Amino acid sequence: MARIPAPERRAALVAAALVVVSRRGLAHATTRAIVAEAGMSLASFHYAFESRDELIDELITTVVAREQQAVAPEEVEGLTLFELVEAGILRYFEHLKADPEHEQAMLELTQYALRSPERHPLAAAQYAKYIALAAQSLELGAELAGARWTVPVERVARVLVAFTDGLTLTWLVDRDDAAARAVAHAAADALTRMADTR
Amino acid sequence: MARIPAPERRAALVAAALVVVSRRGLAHATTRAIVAEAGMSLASFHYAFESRDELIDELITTVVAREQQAVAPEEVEGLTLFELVEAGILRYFEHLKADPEHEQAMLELTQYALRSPERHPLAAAQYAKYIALAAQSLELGAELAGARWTVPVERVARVLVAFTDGLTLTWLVDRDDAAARAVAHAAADALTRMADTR
DNA sequence: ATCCGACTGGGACGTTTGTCCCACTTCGTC
DNA sequence: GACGAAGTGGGACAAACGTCCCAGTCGGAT
Repeated sequence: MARIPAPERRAALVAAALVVVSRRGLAHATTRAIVAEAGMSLASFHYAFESRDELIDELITTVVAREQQAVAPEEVEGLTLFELVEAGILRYFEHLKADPEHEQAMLELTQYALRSPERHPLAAAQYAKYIALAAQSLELGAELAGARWTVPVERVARVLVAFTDGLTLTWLVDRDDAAARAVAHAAADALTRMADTR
Repeated sequence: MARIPAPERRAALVAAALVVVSRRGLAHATTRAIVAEAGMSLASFHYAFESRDELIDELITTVVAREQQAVAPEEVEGLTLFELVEAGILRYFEHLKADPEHEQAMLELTQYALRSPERHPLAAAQYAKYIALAAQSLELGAELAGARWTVPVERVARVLVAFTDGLTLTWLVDRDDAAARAVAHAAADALTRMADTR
């Protein structure tokens, strides 16, 4: 087997773990399953990581750090704030449809983190990141539309995150695209009313 | 040990399983943990149930069947539709705050059901129930406020379920009551706009 | 060329898991 | 009171789990 320095191996294992968690769920993400996905031996696992828990913790932080601007509005002028916000949410929805298992994995990781006090901060950080990204998009949107949020943006962002979470969860269950679009529409509607549309 | 007929034992085991899942999570709900909670021996478990999976499946269906009208509006006249809807969501929120672990358990059970094709219908049924309950409340609310939904109620109900789901998830992570109330407010706002307020 | 630390493979360990077995006890029926 | 079905207890099983050990190998500095 090729010799790979420990730090790279950590990254490879984290990547493999994400694949396994996405495909089969956190419960099936055993050390052996992860190692098989990464194509290495068990010894390499425990050479790179103290324990499985350490790997999962790093998986969470890594994946959160890598989180993209999925809801960002397009940089197009001439649209209303409502149109921009709705388009942003719908873009997130397309992202969800493209890789549902990834979002499901995120959900499972959050739940996992919520289950032990020492890991709760990981979940909190995950959501803080979501909120920060949402706030960024919302500010950009307001700027593009020439509007102004009448409520602190962070507050608006929290609501947006809650709405997209709800959209994710319900769509994962019923896979009803039309219903999801209705949620997106209603959410954009509610959010826009927190702004002063000039 | 007292002799209990198998059907009663099934019920007792389901109840014990719910306690264990709520308190420690689905992953820790082993046959032994459940049996200890119920105060019986392992043999009794497999006398009442074929397998652990059968128990979990029954737990899901039982708990869904038992699901209460948590979002129902109070039967008070003279309130606007918005006030009724917001009050209903806030009442759900109080319910969530009173027993967060129960809602967390529900979430975990949904995720579990989503992970295997043959169990997916259980999750779908769970959400169908949520939607039916929500629709009922929304119709009652419209009646009390003398309003009329301009969109099919079931569609409105789906949006409501998505919003409460999002509220649940985000509150479980950050325990931010003010943010949750803001979500409730925005959600009620969005929903009310799907009605004709007379 | 040697050597030392970094890395690897395979096998093993002790636990915990779900499930099962079997001898036993209780209860309702005759 | 005998009897069979229903229910119980404790111990056992194999499989899967996380973790560890150790003999070995590679590669870069000396």
